This record gives sequence, C-alpha cells and structure tokens, in this order.
Amino acid sequence: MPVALTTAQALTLWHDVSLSMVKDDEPDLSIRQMSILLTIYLEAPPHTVRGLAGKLGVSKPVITRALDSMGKLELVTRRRDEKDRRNVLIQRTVKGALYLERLADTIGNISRSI
Amino acid sequence: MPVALTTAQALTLWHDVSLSMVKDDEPDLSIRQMSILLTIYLEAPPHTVRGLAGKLGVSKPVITRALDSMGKLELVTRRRDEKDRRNVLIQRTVKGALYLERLADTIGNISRSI
DNA sequence: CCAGACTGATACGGCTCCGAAACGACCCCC
DNA sequence: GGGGGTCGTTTCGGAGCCGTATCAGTCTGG
Repeated sequence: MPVALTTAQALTLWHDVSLSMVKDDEPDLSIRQMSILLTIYLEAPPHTVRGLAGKLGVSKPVITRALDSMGKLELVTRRRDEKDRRNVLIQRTVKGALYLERLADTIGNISRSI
Repeated sequence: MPVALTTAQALTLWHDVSLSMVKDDEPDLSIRQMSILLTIYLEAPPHTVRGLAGKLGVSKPVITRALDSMGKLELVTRRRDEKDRRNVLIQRTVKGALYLERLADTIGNISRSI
C-alpha cells in the first residue's frame, strides 16, 4: 500500500516527529541506536552483533556500545547462544516493545494530521 | 491530505530512513540538530537563537552549539540583526536546501515502496 | 545618561560516542 | 589436542555534546 508523500509532507512529517522526540523527556536515542532497535524489532531473529554491524555498515564496537546503553534503558537484552557460545543473541524486551509502540503511535498520529 | 500509516508501516518507514542515514557517509546529524535544521527551512523567518530554543524546549547553548556544527557543514548561516544588534538571524544556505531535498527524496521513495 | 533587562556566546566539568587495535573466549577440524 | 579462524568485548586517545553558570554587547525607560 503506497503512501506517496510529497516533498513538503515528507519533511514536515520528519520535522514534527523529531520535534516530539526532542520535546518529550525520554532520553534521546541516537540515529544509530534507533536503527539498531528497529532492526531488532522488525526483522526476524536471531540477531547477532556481527550481523547488526554488517546490516548497518558500522563497526562491531558501535553495536556493543549501543547495546550497552540500550540495555541500561532495558530496551534490549543479551543472551549467550548455547549452541555456539561465541555468539551473543540480542533479544527484545517489554519496555522496548512499548517504546516502539509509542513511537509508531506518534508517527501515525502526525502522519494523519499532515 | 491524510497519510494514514499503520503501526508496522510507520516503524518500517522510520527504520528504512534511519538506516539510509546511517549507511550514507554524510556526518550524522543528531535529532536536535535535525529538528533545528528542519524548523529553519520549514517555518517562516526570522529565526533567532532564543526563538528556536523555546520552540524545541532546550537551552540556548544547545542552539548555539548546533548552529556552530551545522555552520561548519555549511547547512546554515548566521547574521546579526541590524535592527536590534542583540539578535542573531539564522539563515538558509544552498547546501542546507540540497541536504533536505535529498532527505525528502529518501523519505518519499521509501514511503512509496512500503 | 545610566541601571536593569535582554540578547547570543563562552567556560567549565562531566558524560557519551567514535574508530582502530588488541584481547580473551570459543569452535572446528586436521 | 592444538592451531587457525571467528565471536563479542575492551582499551586507548580524541572528539562532540550536555547543563549550569557566567560573560560581553545591546537596548530601553526613567
């Protein structure tokens, strides 16, 4: 189902959503953190550090550090892969799901008002 | 003209656009910087430091610093207000307009493919 | 003409993030 | 069972941003 945003609509949407993210008192996630979080919740598991690094085109430490900070916020969790203990599996959390649900609501509401 | 994104569409759109921003080799703007830039280009001038700080709900130094960094990238310019020399007027640049034009294209293309 | 209000900029200490390199833990297979 | 490769993590110096407090320049009203 195509959405077909015009140039002005696209920028207005991005502006209003960014503004609402800045103005609420949640800790701002960086664009990289947001990309990681959305990838974890939208794409099929399993998710590994290396896989995410490849998908985003960034280095592994970037992923490790982003998981550290988002783990402190309880947006994601890490667990060792028992099949191959070198791997770390990144998992979703209730808080993370709620966070993205609210984000989707924000985007949806703003898109309807444009 | 309502856009009416579903939850999954909203998150997919945000995911794909964020991902494309991470993957291109431009320096990532923070969410605050992006909000400032979009405000300058979407809302009617004049734009002052104090006005932007109020609009975003942040302190004045945040605006000054964001204008410093985006000024280095030539996305915005500053000029003294000759009517009231206490004020600084923030102005658009060609590079800034092109940057946002490409962003709008990205959002538009992705929205059409969802 | 000058005290006080108001502007944007700056100093400071602290926190986060970055990229590159090195690290320990682990698996596989000869 | 041991060497080579693959994990994710850590370390290091450097850079950017934060909030608070303070600054110098400018305006305005008595």
